[in-house]
Amino acid sequence: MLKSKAAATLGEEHLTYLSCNKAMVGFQKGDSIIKQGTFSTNVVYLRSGLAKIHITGPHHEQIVRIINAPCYLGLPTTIGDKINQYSVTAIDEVEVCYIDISAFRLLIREAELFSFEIILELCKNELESIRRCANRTQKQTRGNIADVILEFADVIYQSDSFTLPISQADLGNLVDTSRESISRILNEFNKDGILEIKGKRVEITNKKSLLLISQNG
Amino acid sequence: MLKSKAAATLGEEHLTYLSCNKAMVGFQKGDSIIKQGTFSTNVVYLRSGLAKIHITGPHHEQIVRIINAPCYLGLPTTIGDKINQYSVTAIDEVEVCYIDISAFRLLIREAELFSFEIILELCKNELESIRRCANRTQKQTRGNIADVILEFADVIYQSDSFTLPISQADLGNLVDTSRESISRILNEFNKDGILEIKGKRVEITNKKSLLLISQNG
DNA sequence: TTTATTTTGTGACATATCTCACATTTACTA
DNA sequence: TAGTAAATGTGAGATATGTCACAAAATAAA
Repeated sequence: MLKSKAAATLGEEHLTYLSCNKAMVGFQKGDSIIKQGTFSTNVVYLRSGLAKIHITGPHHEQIVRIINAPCYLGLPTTIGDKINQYSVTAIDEVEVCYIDISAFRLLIREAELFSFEIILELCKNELESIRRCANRTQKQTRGNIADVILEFADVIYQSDSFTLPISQADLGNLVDTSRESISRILNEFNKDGILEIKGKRVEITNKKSLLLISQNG
Repeated sequence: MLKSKAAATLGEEHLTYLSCNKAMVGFQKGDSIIKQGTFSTNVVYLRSGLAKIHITGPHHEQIVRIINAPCYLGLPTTIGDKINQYSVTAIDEVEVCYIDISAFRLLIREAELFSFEIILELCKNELESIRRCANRTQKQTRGNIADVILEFADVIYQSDSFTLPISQADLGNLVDTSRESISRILNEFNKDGILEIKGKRVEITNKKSLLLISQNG
């Protein structure tokens, strides 16, 4: 069983309690895991796979970030609000645990260490989202695209060659540019020998340059 | 005594413990409350006054948001990391409680309700920062400026006339534009009868328009 | 008050990027 | 395997803002 760091702190009793109050579900690419605006009655634990967090902004639906397992999802909404404040959609095959929210709260109340791990995860998320925002607004498109590529390579796939799991339109949405700019700049990187692109297959051939662009972009 | 929502849940014993492990400090405009890159040994509780959270981005120092009392500061860093991940600077006269971090952790461990309130605050912060980011990147300058003005009026000063606590340069930094654009657009709002500006004094004279600009900008 | 420093106003020009338009390729689906 | 839909490539022109350069106020310091 793929336990979360938080769940790993639980004693036997709490663990059985947890497994009695959760449901495992599988999702296909494109399936909605959490839908903004609906009531949330569960905390979601992403066991495996990739998903995108997106939120309806003033003008259009925006992808906030791509996340990969393992991690909790919808914590802020489920605990703070009653209504989901953002959507989460699978972009891969995904396995998920729905944990009943009152059960989750009980764990938070009764299990100190569990609760502390959750606090840690929330802290990390907040810092991360602040940093992301500062980066994205300061850099220009080229730098942001380099960032995303590097994130796929280093964080998500942990390999310098991988298959892009989303379309260029989505990439544009994620880094806040138009689809066309993504296309142009990706091809530019290709010509400059920084990436080698074949369809959705990407290989980083000059990581130093890519890092430079990410920093100075 | 100005208790936080979290502290309000504490029993007598824990409360005394808390007050034994904290120090009250006053700050003047411009004073640094938390400094990015330094070790953090305290959680900060902002009792009164205004402060700005800022972070060093890839190109320049960026103001992330303006915060007003009462709220906790530096929670994510203090709990998650050892090193402060952002700076906080007073932009007002400010009163602050430094709470020793190990004392704070003990409270989180021992006092369920306290810990839950902290989790709630963290959740709110994360959602807020996601929403902010999506807004800022989707709207254009006019809309973002309208947003900040509205935030000052509705959230911070709770009055439609107030004195801007920061310079136009800082405003620009906050909404990710140049100082010049702030100046131009503020004057435009003035001419259009949306704001009445005298020096740093601002009065919202046509809130409907301002709201429209905020939504459509 | 006088002087120095910070803040604000405003024009002219450069430019990164968006939009629109259409061609082309790739991926589904029946 | 054909036929349709989705995703990508690429040019040309429009545009919101940034940048630079000073002038004018406003504030702080002496």
